[in-house]
Amino acid sequence: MSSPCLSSVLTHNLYSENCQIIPAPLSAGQCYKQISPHCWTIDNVLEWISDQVDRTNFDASMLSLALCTMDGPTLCQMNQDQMIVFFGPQLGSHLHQSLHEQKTKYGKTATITLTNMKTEKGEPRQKRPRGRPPKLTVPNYLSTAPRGTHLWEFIRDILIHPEKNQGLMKWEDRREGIFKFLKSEAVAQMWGQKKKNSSMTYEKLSRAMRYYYKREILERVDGRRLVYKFGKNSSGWKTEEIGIGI
DNA sequence: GAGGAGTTTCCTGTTT
DNA sequence: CAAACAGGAAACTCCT
Repeated sequence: MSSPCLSSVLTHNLYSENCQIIPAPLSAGQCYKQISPHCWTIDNVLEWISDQVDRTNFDASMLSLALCTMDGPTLCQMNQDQMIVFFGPQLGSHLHQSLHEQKTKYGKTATITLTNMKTEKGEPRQKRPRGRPPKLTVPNYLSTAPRGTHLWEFIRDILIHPEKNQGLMKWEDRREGIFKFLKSEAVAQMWGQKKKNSSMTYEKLSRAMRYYYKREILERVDGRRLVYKFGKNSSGWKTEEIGIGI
């Protein structure tokens, strides 16, 4: 089976707040290859994932941009298990191996883009190339989305990718958008990892969830613990929207 | 720098 | 009794 490029797949799966399809990021080449993974930007990470998807003929139709949007340092912190949770068993394992190779490459050899200069924290610092840097084409979804994915989108993306779900959450009523946390603390930890906040707990996450009631992103489900329902101001979870026939 | 959005943190009380 | 729910209040980060 041929594998569509990540950009087109992500475009297929992602919707903006008003349900319009988000344009695919423009390719900026394979800049990531000349940079240590620890120094990758979000765009570099997306380039790398896209490249690996193409290379392995992986069917990326279940990937979502929300789970791919992270910078190099965040990516480098993930272990194999976490990669599998994020990207599924097949791609997750491959990405973990590929990242390891890329890290090793920069661990052993000097590169044309890195110097031995260190920051105050002792991390390698990228040398700025001479001349005016090329204008970066920042995709709309990156420049307009405040601080990356919102919590409800993060939750939605776990739910619509069962292969990455690993029993963290489940649909109670797929058509109605009713879902349940199975491993509430584990989801909170993942959310905290995304926000670089190791002290995130379900108690704090649930407070943020309750704020969504007023904005009608979520609706109350009374009398059922750990159960929530998507509201009229949420999007991207309905079967019609994501092209799943049930 | 001001102000707003979206959380995050803490807390007290209530319900399951 | 523990865990989850509710929601006020203030702090915080990022963005315009």
